[in-house]
Amino acid sequence: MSFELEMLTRNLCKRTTISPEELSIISSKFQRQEVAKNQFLLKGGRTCKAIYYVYRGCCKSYIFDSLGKKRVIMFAFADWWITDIDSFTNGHQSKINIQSTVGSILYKLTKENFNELISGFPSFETAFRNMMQFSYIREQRRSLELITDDAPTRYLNLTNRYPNIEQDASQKDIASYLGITPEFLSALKKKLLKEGRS
Amino acid sequence: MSFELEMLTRNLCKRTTISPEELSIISSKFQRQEVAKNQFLLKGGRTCKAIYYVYRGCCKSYIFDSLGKKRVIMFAFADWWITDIDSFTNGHQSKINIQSTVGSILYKLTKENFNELISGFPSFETAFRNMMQFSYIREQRRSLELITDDAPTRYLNLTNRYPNIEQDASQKDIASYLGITPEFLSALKKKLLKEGRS
DNA sequence: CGTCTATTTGAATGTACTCAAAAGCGGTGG
DNA sequence: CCACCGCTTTTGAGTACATTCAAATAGACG
Repeated sequence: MSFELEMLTRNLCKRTTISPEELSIISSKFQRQEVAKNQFLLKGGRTCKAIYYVYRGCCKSYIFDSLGKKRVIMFAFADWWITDIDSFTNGHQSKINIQSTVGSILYKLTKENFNELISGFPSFETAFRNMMQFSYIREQRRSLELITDDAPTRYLNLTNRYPNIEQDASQKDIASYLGITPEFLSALKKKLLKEGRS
Repeated sequence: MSFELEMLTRNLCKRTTISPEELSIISSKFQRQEVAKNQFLLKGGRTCKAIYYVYRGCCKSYIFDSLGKKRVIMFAFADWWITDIDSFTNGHQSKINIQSTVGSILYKLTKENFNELISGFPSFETAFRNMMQFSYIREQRRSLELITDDAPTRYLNLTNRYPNIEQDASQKDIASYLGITPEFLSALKKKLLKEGRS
């Protein structure tokens, strides 16, 4: 098994145990994909038909609000997963766009293959449930920060948690994710620098 | 099976199929519990040892921020589930408090019983995974609203989505959940009333 | 090199917060 | 049954954080 697939399977095994035999079948269902910066994995209006594992690089998902402004829902860094879970699960047409923010190496699991794995391997369901749980916990923390912390604090939390984010994502997208304007993030960074808290 | 338990099992079956035999074993693992207003289901500092199904009433989970202010993480209305999923899953001590906001009827699933069900019934794992997925989607929507919408919009979204929330929760807690001060929510409601948009 | 987009800068504005105080409301004990 | 206590909600003035808009500068990409 390639080193890349080994990273993927190690990710699956993080919070559960899966036998080597199962892992080799499971990992055979993924398709490797190299994508250029800004390439779309999902466009709003379509139905989301795959889950992506980010081996290298970074992707973002976002939506356009009622005023047509881009709102970043999440970033997926290396060793993360990304999809529109709502559209993927329920077959709705998606409102979400997913796009690489830099050149990236992805592993794609189509809905058909996903369904096979879910019904064939209870251990895969467990792994997937754990992903959902962690995503939920992460998102809960994000909401909590949004209602609790001011913008500088949220920015510092984010950059501490994901030190490479400024390489992987534009300031505009980071501002969107933080829920502030790019202008204000710019001013805020300048102020933090002057105070030596960057 | 009691009518109350039937609501519970119907909830489990919402997004998957479970046989009647399995359902009767699964539901036998829950303990019925009547709780008074403001009773604690979990106190910060303890480890969360159960998941609760709210048959009737309402519960809230919250945390105290670095300034000692109460921050409401979620409400669980009738036919919802509530726990500290992080503490419950990983055995950490919890930072979260869970409390009924009104007199409520709950069904409690202890960690031991949960583990039995998860390992014994793949269909229960599927149901639980679906709960996690929906919680994740709900929380993602909350984050998105927090970065996209202003306070009046968030308030109207919330009250439209959960029309009974004002019976079940204090204005103070609703304000906390929305990420605004109670004073501002009060002013905001007055303004909406005058404009006839309540 | 030129074009397009991202980032920076600054002034004016608005949304939401803090603080303080008054009014309302529910529960409890005399 | 009512009076009191504690907590929630309301009100208002002053303030702070973050936005909008406009324009200049910098960077990326063909």
